[in-house]
Amino acid sequence: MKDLYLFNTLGRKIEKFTPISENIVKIYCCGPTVYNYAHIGNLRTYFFEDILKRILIYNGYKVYHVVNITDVGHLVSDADEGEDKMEKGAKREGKTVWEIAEYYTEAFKKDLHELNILYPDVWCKATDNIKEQIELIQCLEKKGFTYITSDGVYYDTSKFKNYGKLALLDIEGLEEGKRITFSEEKKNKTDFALWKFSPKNVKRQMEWDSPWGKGFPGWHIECSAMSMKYLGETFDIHCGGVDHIPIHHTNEIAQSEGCTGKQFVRYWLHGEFLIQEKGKMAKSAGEFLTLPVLLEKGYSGLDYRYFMMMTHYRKKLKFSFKALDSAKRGFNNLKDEIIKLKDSISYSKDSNIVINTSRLNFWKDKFIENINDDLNVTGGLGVLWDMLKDNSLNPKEKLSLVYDFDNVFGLKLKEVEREEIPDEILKLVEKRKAAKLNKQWKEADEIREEIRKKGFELLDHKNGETEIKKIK
RNA sequence: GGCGUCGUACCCAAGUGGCUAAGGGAGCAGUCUGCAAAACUGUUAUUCAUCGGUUCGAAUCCGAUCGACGCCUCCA
Repeated sequence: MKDLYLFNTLGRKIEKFTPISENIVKIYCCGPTVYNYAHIGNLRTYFFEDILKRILIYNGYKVYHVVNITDVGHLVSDADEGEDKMEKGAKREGKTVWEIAEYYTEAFKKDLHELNILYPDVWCKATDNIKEQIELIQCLEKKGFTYITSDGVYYDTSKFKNYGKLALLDIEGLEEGKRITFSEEKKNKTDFALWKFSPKNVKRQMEWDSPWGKGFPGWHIECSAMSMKYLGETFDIHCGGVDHIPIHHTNEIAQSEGCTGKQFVRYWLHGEFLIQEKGKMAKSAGEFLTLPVLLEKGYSGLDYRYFMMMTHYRKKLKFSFKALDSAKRGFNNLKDEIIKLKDSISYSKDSNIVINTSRLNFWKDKFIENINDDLNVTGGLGVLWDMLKDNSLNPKEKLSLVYDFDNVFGLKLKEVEREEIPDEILKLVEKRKAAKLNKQWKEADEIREEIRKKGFELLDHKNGETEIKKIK
């Protein structure tokens, strides 16, 4: 087994990866809040996690992967009178919060499917694990980390040693309430709610009984409770978007380690944002691009996947249609290349082309060297293209490497096939052939144009044969 | 105000102390062709935001400047 190196946010350096148990890697990834569609920026994070998972598998590990579904609405702010994203979404669409959660969960799973992202072993919903969350809060209460205010149970962050070590927080420098006013009852500016009381006189659609009164769990407790429930008190990898570093993950550490007294997570990995001209793509800003919109515009999920492979997960990626088009072009060229390889193997009279293992290993080593260096798929993609241009390899060898690398890329390269040409088009091709033989160039060109309008392109080759390709 | 990140060709980008600065897209030239497209061949950064410093040697390390961005509110 080759060494795998990952950038650990905890400590901010690249470290050699070693799992707790020899062959199984336990991963928890923060999932979506299902009050709306995921936008293409959200999806970039799940793509990065998919690449991580595929690289672990490529390296011979078994992966046990848990993703949560946040179906409890989190308040817009502490001071807010109780409207939350889920309830807001429900109101907007005239449905119950439960229906909203169900609908957007399915939409999310569909997006992942389009992107060929492997599903986790466990999907866990916050609302299915209220009991575990309450128990965790009780544990923290017993150990003296909590206090109660008029609106909820809070975590006293001054009681937790090294609070903020993940984010390198300079607590003194934080400007509390820079953009929003906070509860005055909080003891420290970094304190956060573990349990929120239902507002008086307001009937929430989602609320539960607890030892502290009717209400709902705080913003961060679900991830601590569920990750430990499914993966144990200490597990290997926890991932999410970079925005989670300073608050969400910082608080998860405080909650979990406060209760167990043990290290919560060994490797923290964070994916950078997809940005657009003006900055990050944000759901709260209203306008955002979703995968279904890209599909409508004629891009496939895999086109977008290839686009995301153009850069490293820890770098911001600027989205533009121009960039997406060039990725799509590149991806199409790659698929054409594969079709040519398949053709040349099936047309070859020599049915026993030998695969030379040492040549294969040369390229496999190059590939793994890239991807094992903190998930450098972009470099891996470069290796793929270089390999395809290596004339010392025969088509069988190339194709076997393509399939091998695709275990990491996830571009479904094995399924790439030449499109079926409809009879209607074949007839036109015959007609044009006849015209060409009679040197009726004008007519031949007209037929070619007609075929083009029907979505197919004709390419006349030197040997007199005509290739028909679907226009992508 | 504090903290953090980034700046490599026309675009997307790999490379983070030492062979000719990967790869993809796009462009250009040639071969081929009834024409076109495709294909093939060649080609497009003496230079890595700028200016200094460290070093035998820097895109890579250090400092300053300029520019872009993220976080300090829930957020991928």
